[in-house]
Amino acid sequence: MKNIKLKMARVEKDLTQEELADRVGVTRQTIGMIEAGNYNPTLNLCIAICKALDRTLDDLFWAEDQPETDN
Amino acid sequence: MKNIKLKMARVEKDLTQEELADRVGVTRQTIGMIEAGNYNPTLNLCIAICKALDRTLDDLFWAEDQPETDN
DNA sequence: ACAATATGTCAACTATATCTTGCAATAAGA
DNA sequence: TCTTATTGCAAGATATAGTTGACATATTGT
Repeated sequence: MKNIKLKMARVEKDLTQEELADRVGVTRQTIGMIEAGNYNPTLNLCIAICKALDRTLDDLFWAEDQPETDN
Repeated sequence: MKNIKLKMARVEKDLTQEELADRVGVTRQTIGMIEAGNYNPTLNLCIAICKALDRTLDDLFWAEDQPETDN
């Protein structure tokens, strides 16, 4: 499940994946995979992304139709 | 920083750490460390915990005074 | 005092998030 | 066409999330 909300929040801030990655302290690949959806980031990284994009966890990482309850 | 909101949501549901851990698919140690605050869980685990406790990410894992922007 | 339940903690292990490097593909501009 | 910027993807390495098992410490009930 691609994280389209994250991508939209990023482009709305006019940031590239690499710029966001720099601000958040990870590599652009990590951001890319989170947006692509085949990834399970840590909470601290999610929070850092939210703060970089002026959003909250629910804004970017919460979906009403959550996929599975796997850890 | 201890996650007191998580602990309160759990006891409000009358669940022990072990019961919550079972429902979420992790060990009780993992739940314990998240509540103790010296841990950085994955997003999927946070979501599973939220669903088990009928809360959202912002409810349990978002704080206005976020500690550090480390990943 | 005793037993059972719930939690904290520690060490060693396994699984996986994240990094590093590199290459390919696409789109936009000169 | 050529270049540059942006993104996708993949293999191997490292850091850390999560497991397992065990023991200690409350706490509560009998």
